[in-house]
Amino acid sequence: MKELDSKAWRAFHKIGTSLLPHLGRQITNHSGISGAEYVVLVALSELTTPNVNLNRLAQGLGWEISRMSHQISRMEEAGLVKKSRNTDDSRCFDVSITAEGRKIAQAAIPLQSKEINHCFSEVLTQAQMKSLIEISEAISTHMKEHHPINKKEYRYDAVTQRS
Amino acid sequence: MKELDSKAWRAFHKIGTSLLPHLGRQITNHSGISGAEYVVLVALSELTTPNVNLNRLAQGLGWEISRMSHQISRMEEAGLVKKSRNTDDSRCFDVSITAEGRKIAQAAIPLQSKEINHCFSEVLTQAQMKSLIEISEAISTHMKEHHPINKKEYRYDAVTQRS
DNA sequence: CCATATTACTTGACATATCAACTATATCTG
DNA sequence: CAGATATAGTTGATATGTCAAGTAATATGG
Repeated sequence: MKELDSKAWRAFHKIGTSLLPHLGRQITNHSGISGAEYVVLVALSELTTPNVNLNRLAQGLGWEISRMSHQISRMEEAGLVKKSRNTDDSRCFDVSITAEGRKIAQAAIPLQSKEINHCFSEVLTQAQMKSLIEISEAISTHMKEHHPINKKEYRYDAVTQRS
Repeated sequence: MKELDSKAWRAFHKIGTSLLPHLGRQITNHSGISGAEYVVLVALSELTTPNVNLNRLAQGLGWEISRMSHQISRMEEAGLVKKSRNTDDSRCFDVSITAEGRKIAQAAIPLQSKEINHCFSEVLTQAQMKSLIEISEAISTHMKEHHPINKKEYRYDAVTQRS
C-alpha cells in the first residue's frame, strides 16, 4: 500500500503548497496584512481572556516559539498587538490585540471567509469537508504525540486566566 | 454551513503548517537536503525524458517561476542539477538531474517514504487516504482553473520531448 | 538558602520565499 | 521586414522562517 501513501502525500503536499499561499495572498490583497498576521489576529480576537501568554499562543497555532516571538515583535511595531510582561512570572509575556488590530481583523474576517468558501464549500461536498476535518484531526493528534514542535506541554495552564 | 467551512480550513491550515515542515525537517535530518531540494530531485528523477524545461518544472510542482529559478540556481551551485539553454528556443532552459543528485535522491527516497508512512498509513485508514486524494484533486483542479500561479498554461508542450 | 537546572523568551545569522522590475529572445501584425 | 507584444527566465530588495546561542527569571534538590 506504499502506492496509496505516496499519492496521499503528494496530493496533500500539492494543496499545501498552492492553496495555503493562495489564501495568504488573498488576505494581503483585500486587507493589507499577511497570512501570518491574519491567523494571529484571529487567534487573539477569539480569546475569552484579555490576553494570552506568548508560548501558549505559539502552541495554539503550532508555531515554534522563536517564530512567534519575531512575529509578535513585528506586529507590535505595526501597532496590531501589545506585549507586556506578566506580573506573576516575569519571564512570561502577555500578548493582546490592540483596538487597531481588532478593527483590521473584523474587517478582514468576513472577506477571508468568502475566499475560504470559494476554495472549500464551493469545491468540496459536505461529506468531503467532514472527512477532511477528521483526517486533519487524526494527523494533528499524531503529530502532537509523536513529533511535537516545542518539546513539552506548557505547564502553567493558569497563566492566561491570571491577568 | 460557514461553520463547517471554517473548521475545514482551520484543520487543513493546521496540518499544512505542522506536517509539511515536519516532513521537511526529517529529510534534512536523514539526507542533508532541504524539503524543497527533495521534491525537485524527485520530480527530476521521475522524468521519462532526460530533462525538463524550467517553466514546466515549476508548473508541475505548482511553484512560481521565480522561486524555481532561485532554487535551481542554488541546486546547480550545489551540484545536484544541471541547467542548459535549450537549442530550439534560447529563452528556455533545460533542467536535468546530475549523477550526484540522483544518488542523493535514491538514498533519500526510501528513508522519506518511511517517514511518510508514519504520518499517513499508520495514522489514517485506507478510506481516509483515498478521500484525501479525492479532496486534493478537487481542490487542485479548482485552483488551476480559478487561481493559477503563473497565469497561463505553458504553450510549448513539445519542449520536453525535443532534446 | 545556595547551586544547579529549567523555563520563557530574545537575538542575530542564515536560508528561503515573494515581488517587482528588468533582459533577452521569440512571435505576431501590418 | 520593422515595430509592437509576449514569453522565459533573471535579479535584487524585502519579508519571513529557522536554527543555535544567549539572557534573565523561576524552580528544584541538597
